[in-house]
Amino acid sequence: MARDLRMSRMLHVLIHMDRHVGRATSEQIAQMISTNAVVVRRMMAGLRERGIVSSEKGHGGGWQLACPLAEISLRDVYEAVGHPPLFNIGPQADPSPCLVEQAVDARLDATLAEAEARLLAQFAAITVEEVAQDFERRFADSGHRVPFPWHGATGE
Amino acid sequence: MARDLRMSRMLHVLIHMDRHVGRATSEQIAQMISTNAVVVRRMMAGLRERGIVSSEKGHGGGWQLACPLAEISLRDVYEAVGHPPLFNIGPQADPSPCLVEQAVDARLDATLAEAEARLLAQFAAITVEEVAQDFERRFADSGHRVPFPWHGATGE
DNA sequence: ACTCACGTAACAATGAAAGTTTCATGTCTT
DNA sequence: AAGACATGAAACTTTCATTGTTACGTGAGT
Repeated sequence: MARDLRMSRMLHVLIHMDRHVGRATSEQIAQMISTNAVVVRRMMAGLRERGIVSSEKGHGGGWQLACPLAEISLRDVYEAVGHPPLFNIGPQADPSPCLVEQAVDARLDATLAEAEARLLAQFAAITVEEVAQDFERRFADSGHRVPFPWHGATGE
Repeated sequence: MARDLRMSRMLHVLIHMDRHVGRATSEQIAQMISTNAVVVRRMMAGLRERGIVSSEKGHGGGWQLACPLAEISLRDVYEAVGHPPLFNIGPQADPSPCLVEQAVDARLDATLAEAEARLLAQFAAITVEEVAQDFERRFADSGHRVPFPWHGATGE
């Protein structure tokens, strides 16, 4: 696939759960983000381990937020979905005996590591609540049109 | 595959060409970086368009540096290999009608765009010559062992 | 002519994320 | 206790981008 969508999708889900649905089953969440319930469970498992959401089995079960959005940073979400590799470029993983390649890899790794640290710091400084407020601004500016028309579902 | 290796591999090649081989055929370069001659031509084509290297056909032909390493930045190389996507994470490409998703995507895109700009600025500030000097430091520190043992070739 | 080397198109292999199927386990309702 | 509902988890398939490979055309030198 193109790139790792988990972080983006999870943010989407967390805001919906806080602002609109409260509790939701994997199946319902899957429809929000146009995917499969099993994919949802895979992603949510990491969030549960970190206490961001909780799950309950059986009749009436499903997923629920376990803490306020203001206490969740984008970095928390990034880590929770398994901290996938940030970059699409870079040297190969295994080290080489060639000193030229070693020098190139070291420079590139150092530069990317610095960029990664800065980006993660940015993520740590943004809460999911802030993004939820971004959404509410968009909602207000749109004249309160239907805010989350997932799959053309008009009523439901 | 794991990630895009072109930038790393091209840096490797450029330094070898400047410091060790001068002119080289696609086949020879392919051996340096353990790949195929066609892959090399694909990568080098972008560099030629930007005047970083030149190629000559026929007997005695091959590739040659067209300017000093001090005048080539890592960003030049990045652009020359086709500016592949920097990040492995992010929202999906196509826009969504869901205002929540729009807000999430906008935040994420903005944050990544800022990180990308900073990283590219870093790349622009590093010349290939600097990396070549990194190599020479490593070479000196190693007590002048065989610096580029590609494929266990002892002599040749 | 013949060989060497790049230029290019077309196709196969590889690897990671996402999608899917299947079954087990736990929970609520009746 | 039986049945429906929902998560948990393993195994497999699909998809997509990069890389690897084959094949053929073109230009340059001997």
